[in-house]
Amino acid sequence: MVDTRFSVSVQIMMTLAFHSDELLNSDGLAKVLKTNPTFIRKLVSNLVEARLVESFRGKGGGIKIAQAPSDITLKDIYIASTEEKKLISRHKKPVIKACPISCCIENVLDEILDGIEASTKSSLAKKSLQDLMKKVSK
Amino acid sequence: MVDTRFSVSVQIMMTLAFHSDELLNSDGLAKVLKTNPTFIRKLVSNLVEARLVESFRGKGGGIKIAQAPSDITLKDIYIASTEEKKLISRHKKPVIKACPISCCIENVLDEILDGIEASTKSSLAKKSLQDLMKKVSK
DNA sequence: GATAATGCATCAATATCAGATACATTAAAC
DNA sequence: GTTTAATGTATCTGATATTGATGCATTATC
Repeated sequence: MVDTRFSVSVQIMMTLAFHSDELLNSDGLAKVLKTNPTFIRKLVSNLVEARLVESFRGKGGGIKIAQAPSDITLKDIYIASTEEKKLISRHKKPVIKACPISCCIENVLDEILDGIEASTKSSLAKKSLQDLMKKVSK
Repeated sequence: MVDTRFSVSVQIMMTLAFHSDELLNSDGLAKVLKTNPTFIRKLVSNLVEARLVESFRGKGGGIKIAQAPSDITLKDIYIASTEEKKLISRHKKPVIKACPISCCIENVLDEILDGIEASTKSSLAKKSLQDLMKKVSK
């Protein structure tokens, strides 16, 4: 299967940006996102930790965006939603000492995959949540 | 689980580059890569299709690299090994017509994810297989 | 014709992800 | 203070993806 947390988190952030003047709850978000409240709360708690959204417990509580959409980049959402998980995985196998490639592949791959992460983040940093909101028809 | 085809393919390519003067077979590759011959053959057939390696059937057959390592970029390997599968997945859910975000999220995400693919590929295009081989100790 | 290789289809084992359930914690409303 | 309604979190389950395993067709060399 495939990890959809970033994509879902983007939709959560856009929905919160659209309703920035009210508190939404995880049930309501789950309905418009066609998913379940637990999954929403898990993702939201990551976004809270990153200070992109605020959540309030108790009766009358809910979730709202914590910064101006122009101040939130897709990089922020990406970092918050993936929890350091890499885009591409390394295969972790025992080293065959007789094989020079087997001996160095771990370092080689780490460098490649770190490079991919870096270029992805710098690309995502160029787009703000506000840029996305321009595409929402009113 | 997570897709390791790119990482494994990189190791295959490096191993073939290291032994560029001989034919290796899928059993041998499976041994040094600590995986199984079927998986190797599946990945190799993708690399053959991309003309990065050549394979020869029949007795005495095997696999060898088809281009100079300096002419092969990581982008080539990436494209060959992932078969158009995206790094990040979209969640595909029914559209809620009453929600403006739900209505546009598909287009918004496609654009974001395409951007990530593009920046990843352009970053990978800058490194050649030869660059990787410099890190192999002799 | 025997042998040894890739190519490919299919099935099994395993890992991951999202959905479901339950419950603790918290805070507002009454 | 009790009730109510929200998040936070742990755990289990089901669905799905990925890799490993097996078998066999195809192919080419000896």
